[in-house]
Amino acid sequence: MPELPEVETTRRGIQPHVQGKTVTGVLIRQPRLRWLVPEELPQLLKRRKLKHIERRGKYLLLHFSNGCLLLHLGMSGSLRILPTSTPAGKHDHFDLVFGQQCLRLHDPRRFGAVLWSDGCVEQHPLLKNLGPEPLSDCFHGAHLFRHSRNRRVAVKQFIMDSKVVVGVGNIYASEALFQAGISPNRNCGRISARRYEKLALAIKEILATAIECGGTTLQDFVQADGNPGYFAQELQVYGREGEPCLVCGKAIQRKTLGQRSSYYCSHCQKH
DNA sequence: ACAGTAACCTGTTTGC
DNA sequence: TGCAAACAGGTTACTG
Repeated sequence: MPELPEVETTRRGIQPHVQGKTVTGVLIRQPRLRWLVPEELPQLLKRRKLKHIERRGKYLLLHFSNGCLLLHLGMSGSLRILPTSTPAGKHDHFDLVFGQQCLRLHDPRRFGAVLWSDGCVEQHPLLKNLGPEPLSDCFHGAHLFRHSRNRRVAVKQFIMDSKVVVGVGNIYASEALFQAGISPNRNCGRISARRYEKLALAIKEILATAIECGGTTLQDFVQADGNPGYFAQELQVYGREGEPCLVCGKAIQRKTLGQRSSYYCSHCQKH
């Protein structure tokens, strides 16, 4: 589910409700997520004030005076602000309680993560090798060009590699390649600097627009208030196999690349 | 260093 | 209707 726009939408949705608030309780109903949820979290967090929430790639970093709570939503996770009295459903695995309100993690597939980092969170093993933020100034075409030399994977897999750039998942990778007119299957090491410039701009534009729309809801993504995101209606190729290209009318193709479905228009996207 | 695959889970859709 | 297979937004860990 959540790529960068969905995680950023979540951050913006929850931050006003919990920033500056003090944790009154921590509930771990299911510790077996992608990694085991640390059982000492209640002792670590109780009576601590949440300073602020930062996003790094698809990770949410909840900063406290004694360290940082790291959250990841995996494929099917979502976070909501709910009255603490709301009965927990089957897949509601974790609650951070702030008095009458709580932050609740719902994640049917349990690919998400809840971890603790004391010390410098940027040096955490899961964060320290991440590439630049796509919406920052240090992400540009020259960066993609430089990192793609001497590599030969398909460009779609290349831009989904979090060591290259963070936050570009399966939906927005297809969308950005369509907008840039590049075939997803194209060898990343053989793409010109000029085309990478266009691709970097497409990535920035699509992610920014998706954030404005509150993310993409395909099945179960919800914002912190329970509403869906509305970028799904903007999708040009993702999930549209067999339907006409909105630019040229040719049928959208689907092809599996690196175990993931890629959608593209073979007329508009050049090899 | 790079590329490819399996693995972690559950739920829904598709096909026979 | 029933059951199995395919598929789903992510990422690490392992192999060669």
